[in-house]
Amino acid sequence: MNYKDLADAIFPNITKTIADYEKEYPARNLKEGAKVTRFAPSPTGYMHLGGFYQALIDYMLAKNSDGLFYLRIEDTDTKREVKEAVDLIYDTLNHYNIIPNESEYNGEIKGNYGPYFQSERKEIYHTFIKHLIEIGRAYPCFCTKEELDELRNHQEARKFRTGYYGRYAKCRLLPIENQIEKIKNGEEFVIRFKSEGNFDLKFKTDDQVKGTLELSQNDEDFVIMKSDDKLPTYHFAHVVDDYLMHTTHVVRGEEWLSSLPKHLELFKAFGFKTPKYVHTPLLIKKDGNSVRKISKRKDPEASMTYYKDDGYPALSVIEALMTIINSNYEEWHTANPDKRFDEFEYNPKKMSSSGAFFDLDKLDNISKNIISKMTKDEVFNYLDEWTKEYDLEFNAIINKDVNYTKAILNIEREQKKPRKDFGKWKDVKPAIWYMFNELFDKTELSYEWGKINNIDDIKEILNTYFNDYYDVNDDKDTWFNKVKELTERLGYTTDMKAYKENPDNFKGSVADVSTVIRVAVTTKSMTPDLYEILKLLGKEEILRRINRV
RNA sequence: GGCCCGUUGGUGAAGUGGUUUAACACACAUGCCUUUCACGCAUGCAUUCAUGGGUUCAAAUCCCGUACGGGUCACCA
Repeated sequence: MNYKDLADAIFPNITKTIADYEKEYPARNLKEGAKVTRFAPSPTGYMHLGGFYQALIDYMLAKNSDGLFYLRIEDTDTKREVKEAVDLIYDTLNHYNIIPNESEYNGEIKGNYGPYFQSERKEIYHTFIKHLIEIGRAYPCFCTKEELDELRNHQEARKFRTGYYGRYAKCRLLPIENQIEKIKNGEEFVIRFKSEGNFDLKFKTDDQVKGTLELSQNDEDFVIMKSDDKLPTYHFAHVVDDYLMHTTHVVRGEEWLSSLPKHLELFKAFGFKTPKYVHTPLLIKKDGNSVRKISKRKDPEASMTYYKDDGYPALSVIEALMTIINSNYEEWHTANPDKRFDEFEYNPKKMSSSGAFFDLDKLDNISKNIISKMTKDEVFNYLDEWTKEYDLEFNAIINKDVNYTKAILNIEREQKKPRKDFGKWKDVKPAIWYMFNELFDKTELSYEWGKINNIDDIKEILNTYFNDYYDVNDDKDTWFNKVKELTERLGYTTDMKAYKENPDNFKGSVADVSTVIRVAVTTKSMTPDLYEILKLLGKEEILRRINRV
């Protein structure tokens, strides 16, 4: 009885060899230096900001080098799997236009290196495991959960390092005959890797972000195949898939750093070349006095749906992430305003190696700049799209008279220094609702009067202004001159300097008079340009609103 | 607890031995501009790079210790 017999007893139906798969998935035909990356989420029903951030890095690495990036669904944990999770992953990538070159969705396969679902690659993994057993580098383990718990307790009590290694790895000592017999008897087992490492020995390895690392060798006989569904663990699937799919750069969170020695030993046992690793810092968040990993339970902004729900343009989120990914992105962007974000050359070495805060203030600022540069048509289209999904009532209103809506959106837009008042589509309605009669009439109005808040003064200003001065056809200068005339006639001042120096000497200023008109028409003391608003509203509607006051 | 990683302002950070009296951006504050708000402009905001020691003519930058924070120690990824 030898390892070969053991391998056949465990995998009687596996007849393919590693060489067969190597033939099936030959080296990719890409130009020198092209990077192959992958986004490999596990479908647990949630698209985390941290996951998307890694996908972005994958995308950038591939794009920068004329390589490619693919999507691989790591669904080896059947217990945690959520059905709609894959849809969510696709929807998110589509929304941000981060489209994998290879993927598999609804049975449709794009690319020649699939399947792209790990659950569909079982036979491949078994072939590779069989090989490991044949060369004596893997073995079945029959330890029960209870035995393992006991082992851990024993180790903890003695303050030993926990784990299945060295003299604690008792199943590796089992004679092959016994192993085969137990398997024939149908006993439950997992397959463990047989480590040859020594924990007391250190080795050096390079990480693209962290630089040179000094780590202890792995000496754990970790599980590579689970007992119930015979699916591989992450450690094993990672090595096999990234080998066969010819991944050149593995981008993943730094929580993986501690299992790197396992992966490296596995690559070595197979004699495969290891990919380069890009271990990215965690996205963290300040919580009171402490700092912690951004969490999907506590932080709504950890979910990618948060940004879509609030209506942040996709590019805003991407650029905010880019500033974290490489902080020189912003500088580059101001120097190259016309270039697409993916023309930027991402450099893992320039990435901060400590955890990064994703700053929502920064996102807002970036987003306001992006929206301010859009044309009225672009703004309208985005708003139309967003309201269609999140505010149907408002969607109907803005579509009633598209040109009118666009005119509103165009106030102080399409000029050298446009307004920057929307960071997200959700901000639009609260900012311009009063421009729509439907909304104005059904809203309970509260007028934000300023310095002039006496009803008689207000009436005097409004009546005089609209009876004697206002004309829709006036141009802006004429319009404002009339406001000034009105101001002087009623005993207020147009001398803003003098007024500011000593406001108590005056009844009010042209600013206060303007405020009365502004508030009477919109109820708000802060609005965009009043001249434009009046013009858009039209005389009839203005008078109707004045009468309501 | 073991092992690993990290620590520059409110935030993202630049910086890898000497034009650093620490860049740039966000946030914040003040002022200017201005019919409001926003925009724009100007100014301010770390005398100091967690901390102690060492190397050096010279350290945020190199070395050692300490503290603090994080990650990881599953048949989860």
